[in-house]
Amino acid sequence: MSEQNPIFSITYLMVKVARAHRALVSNALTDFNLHIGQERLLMELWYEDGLTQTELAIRLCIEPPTLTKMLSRLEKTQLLEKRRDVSDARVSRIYLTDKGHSFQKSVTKLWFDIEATILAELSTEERLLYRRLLMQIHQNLESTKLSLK
Amino acid sequence: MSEQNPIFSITYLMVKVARAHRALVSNALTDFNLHIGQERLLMELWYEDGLTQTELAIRLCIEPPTLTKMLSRLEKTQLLEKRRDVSDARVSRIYLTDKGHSFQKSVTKLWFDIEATILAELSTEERLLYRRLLMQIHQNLESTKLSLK
DNA sequence: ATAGTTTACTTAGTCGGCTAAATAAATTAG
DNA sequence: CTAATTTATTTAGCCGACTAAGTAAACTAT
Repeated sequence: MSEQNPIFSITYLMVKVARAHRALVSNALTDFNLHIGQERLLMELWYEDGLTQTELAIRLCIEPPTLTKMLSRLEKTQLLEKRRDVSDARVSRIYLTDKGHSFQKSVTKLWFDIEATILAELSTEERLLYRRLLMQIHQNLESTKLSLK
Repeated sequence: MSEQNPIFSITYLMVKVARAHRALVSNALTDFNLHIGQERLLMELWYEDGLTQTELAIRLCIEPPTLTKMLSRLEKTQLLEKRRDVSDARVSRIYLTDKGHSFQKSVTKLWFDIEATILAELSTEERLLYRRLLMQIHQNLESTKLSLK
């Protein structure tokens, strides 16, 4: 009975968990004057600096116009800067400023602290299992995305 | 090594999965002229009609101002209507219109079709396990939310 | 060599999401 | 019984997210 109701479905629960996690991160990021979503952009640049906007949008799974806005705001707060690519004037590459680099340690710690909190009481096996399930679901999502093109 | 990098963390993967799911639902909802997020609001009303805004906001885990905007848009497209509570003039209750009710079957089918797609290749045991893990994580999130108050 | 096409990004406008502050009705306290 | 407080919702303003449409640079093909 309750299984046929969408509000008791697995994906509805998944959405609720994602939303609650998002709210927790969002709240914690206020200490850094960062807005939710910006931390993911920074994380990608901490991993690889100087990406083009197209590459960044692909890695973040966001559309180019979304990135344009985010970048202009992060540029205004001096966390990063745009530079035209030398060999292709259409391309702009994104580089972290010193300020942008300086947040890496503390924001990374924050991220893993929250991860530890919400995965508390899950055993090592359960965490591995959770990751494996997420990876399978992610693959299904990617392949259906391609099949819809 | 890679484990200390946030972009390879479990929660980063979780966020990516949630985002991909959201994009899939969002795309499918365009057939109904519905915007992502509105389907959850409708689902709650299909389950229980005539809720107050406060109660709806709690069930959706959104803030009252967010709900106000969503409601005024859904009211404009005639999917629901607001009525003042008879015993308390501060309270407004939300009721589905016939049009609002009429979407239930097709949107529910859509929701479960997408769920089936993304959970494809997961066995029954794995689905149960995934639900159990999500419930544990959700409980952790709820309790940390309370402890932060 | 130039016209047409593709690629990279931006602009405009909409919606869900949030916080801070305002409004208005109900409740409580002195 | 009135003043202070609490509760329910709205308004204003910001940000992430999207689509549609625009601009500009590079590439391709005749």
